[in-house]
Amino acid sequence: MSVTPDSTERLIRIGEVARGAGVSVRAVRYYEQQGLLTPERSPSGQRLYRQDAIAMVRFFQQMYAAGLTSRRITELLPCWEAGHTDADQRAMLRVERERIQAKIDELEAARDRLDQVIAITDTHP
Amino acid sequence: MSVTPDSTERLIRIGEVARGAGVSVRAVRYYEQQGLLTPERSPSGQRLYRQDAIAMVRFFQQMYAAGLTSRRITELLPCWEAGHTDADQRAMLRVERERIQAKIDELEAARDRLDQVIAITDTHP
DNA sequence: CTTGCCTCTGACGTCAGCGTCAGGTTTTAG
DNA sequence: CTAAAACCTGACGCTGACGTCAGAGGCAAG
Repeated sequence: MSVTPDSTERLIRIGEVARGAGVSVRAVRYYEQQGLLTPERSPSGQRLYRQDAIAMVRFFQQMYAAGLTSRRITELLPCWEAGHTDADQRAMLRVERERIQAKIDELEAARDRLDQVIAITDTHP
Repeated sequence: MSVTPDSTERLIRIGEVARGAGVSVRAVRYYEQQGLLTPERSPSGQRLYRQDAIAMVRFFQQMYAAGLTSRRITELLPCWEAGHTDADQRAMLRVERERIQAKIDELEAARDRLDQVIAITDTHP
């Protein structure tokens, strides 16, 4: 991340972004609506993305999977786009980190619970 | 779990179940609608639960938190209610267990990603 | 030129686990 | 006996990340 804008870079259209990241075209448009992506536009109005948009979308998916909302992701974007952060953003990073850790603990407890049941049902078929 | 129905047991009403498990009364009614709980009824129509309903609700919450749907939970209920299972149910248990494990791996990756950002933003304030 | 694929802008639909309000009955406390 | 608290049955609302459909324009190939 933190990619320097290169004016000679080959721009890609929305379909290539979607295929590259393994999401739908609709999803990519949605990310723009949420302020996560701000592509250029061709004279005819088509969206034009830089190559790294694919990596960004993959990253968004990872954060969504971790339970962050679009709003939270936009609030945290400056943290690795610009490398500049204020105290509020660093605090938010920690809060989200702890939320994720707590969720991991929950899931491990649930997994262990299922493992118990599996062990029992395997010995008492 | 696997509690033997005891006819001399003191039955409790929905509010006590909800408070005991830390959920809303609405949630407990919803669980019944989904087939997770089947309380008796008083002559006037009020729901009467056995004591272990509280533990059941806590368990439902744990499974919900792990990403299982109401339907899945109902399908798996016989596994520890009766202790009797067929091959399909044991297969489902494994599938859900693997889903949870995959989710844990995802979350750990996301957490590590945030940890990197935190480390960077802490050294470059 | 036209065929066929890609893209555009709205805008409504979905799903799951509840929240919430309405309007009425039941149980409990004083 | 009475008032408050708890319970009942519908039934609509909410949230978030998209799916999906409609109708129309854009673009390289033959």
